[in-house]
Amino acid sequence: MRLATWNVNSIRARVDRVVDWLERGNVDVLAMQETKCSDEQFPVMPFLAAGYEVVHCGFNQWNGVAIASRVGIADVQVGFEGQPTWSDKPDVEAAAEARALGATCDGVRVWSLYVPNGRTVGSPHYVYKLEWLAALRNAAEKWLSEDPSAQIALAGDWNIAPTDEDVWSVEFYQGSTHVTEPERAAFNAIVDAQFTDLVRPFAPGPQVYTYWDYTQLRFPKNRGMRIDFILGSPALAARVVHGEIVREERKGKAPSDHAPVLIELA
DNA sequence: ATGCCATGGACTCCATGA
Repeated sequence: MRLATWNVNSIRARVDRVVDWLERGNVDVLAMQETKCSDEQFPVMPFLAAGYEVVHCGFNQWNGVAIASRVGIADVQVGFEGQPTWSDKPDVEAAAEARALGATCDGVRVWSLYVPNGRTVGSPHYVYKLEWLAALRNAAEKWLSEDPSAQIALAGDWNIAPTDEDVWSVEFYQGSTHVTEPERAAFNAIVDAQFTDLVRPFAPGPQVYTYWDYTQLRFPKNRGMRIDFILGSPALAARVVHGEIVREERKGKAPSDHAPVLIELA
């Protein structure tokens, strides 16, 4: 089975590219982030025509997560236990955002995750990001304790560069989110809970990234960040025979600013 | 070569992204 994650930066703007890659890449399951649409607006037909079922969680133009699969989708879960809520506006009650969607695809528990950005260090959104990651760790730890043999994939845009090697310039990101010690600690706490980076052994650094800003020729100059990961439980990690950051998909006409990240299971 | 912000939605600009 080939399983991937991809921050698509609007599925409506990119559905043809995404479905085309699913077919060319022989991808069985894709976790998507930043679909930027409501459930009603999600373009399901191109996926169905290509043989993929899709489940989606999106409320408006912000966030949005989905899972497409051609090997079945069961036990769909919107959000995880204890997922923190958020509201920007005093007149709008805080609610869980469209940032986490779980489903079982051919025996693998797949989570499509879009970790909050954090905006600026110390801001309410940054605090929310850390709380969100802590709650995810607690939920994931519980899933694994309930079934140590579970094959669980935590796949998505983590909005964290775990080490200095994962950004094109430490100086450039000094004082920014994505690289701070608390964010890295929150990420490593999930790794410590036995969810390991399944792709890194096949895509060693330095200068290996999954995201490049649209501006300043960042992609041609390979000035990016490694922030998209598939973390896997021990039983899933044992099945991995290949991993890859599909840099080709950041090229060409109207790409997402993220590349897909892919694993192959025996 | 891979090429110099994109997206969606409210409103002729703005929030968001990282």
